[in-house]
Amino acid sequence: MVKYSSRSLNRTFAALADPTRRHILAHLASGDKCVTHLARPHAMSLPAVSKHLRVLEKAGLLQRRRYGRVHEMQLDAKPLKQAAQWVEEYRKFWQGSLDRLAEYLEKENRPPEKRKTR
Amino acid sequence: MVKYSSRSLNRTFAALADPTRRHILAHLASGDKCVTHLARPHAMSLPAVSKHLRVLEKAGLLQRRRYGRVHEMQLDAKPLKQAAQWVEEYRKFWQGSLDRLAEYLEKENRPPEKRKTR
DNA sequence: AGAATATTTAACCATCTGGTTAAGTAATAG
DNA sequence: CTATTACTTAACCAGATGGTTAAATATTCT
Repeated sequence: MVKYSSRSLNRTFAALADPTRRHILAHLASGDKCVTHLARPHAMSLPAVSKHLRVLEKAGLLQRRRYGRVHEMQLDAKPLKQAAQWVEEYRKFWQGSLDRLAEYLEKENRPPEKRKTR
Repeated sequence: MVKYSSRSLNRTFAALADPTRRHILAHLASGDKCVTHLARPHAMSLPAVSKHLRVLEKAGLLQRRRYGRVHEMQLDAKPLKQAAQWVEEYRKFWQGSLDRLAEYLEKENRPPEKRKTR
């Protein structure tokens, strides 16, 4: 069993619970972006986006670097890894049927011969 | 790219953002439980737990069956699977960029062994 | 210096959240 | 029938959340 920081999981999951923030993260996955750029596709004011960014930042999901007046945001998925581990750890139990558990385990311990790209 | 139901992800992540609810889910992983049983380890009133259960139920993370006056809760991991996929999809971007970074660093000053776990 | 740009902070508002206590409903036990 | 048990609903409260507009700050452009 892995040990998780409750505080960190709270913040991470809460950050992911908002569609605007998930969209921002998705956007950031294709490269670093500044605030104005991130705000453009969203039908809301800049301060609203600014707040979302602060939430993501506090959750550790992105890092901010200032170049003059421009704030450049960079994705940091470390907290995501923690969250993914938490979900997977319990999902294995919950997946219900033994068949699906077996399928999961098979994916995990696949012999090295036919390596999938990814 | 996988398509996700935004509504469902909102509810799932929001449900997971509370430590009491995560604890309840973890508890339920070891078998179905009734409300009173689930409430016992938590320092809060029964109605409070009842509310948490409703949140989990609305998120589809558990199903309720009534046997007389007892409500028995059972885990349902379907929404978790969706959530896990979402997280993994984006986490891989990060992992990818980390690997690219590692590759770059390797050219610079070749580290002897595996990457540090951070 | 003055204007424009990038972004944050402040103040405000409505709604949601997580808890409480008190009362209500339904099933079981005596 | 009455009491107890299991659980929910209702009413309430404090604090968080997600949005707004207006003002402030800092940087760059002319």
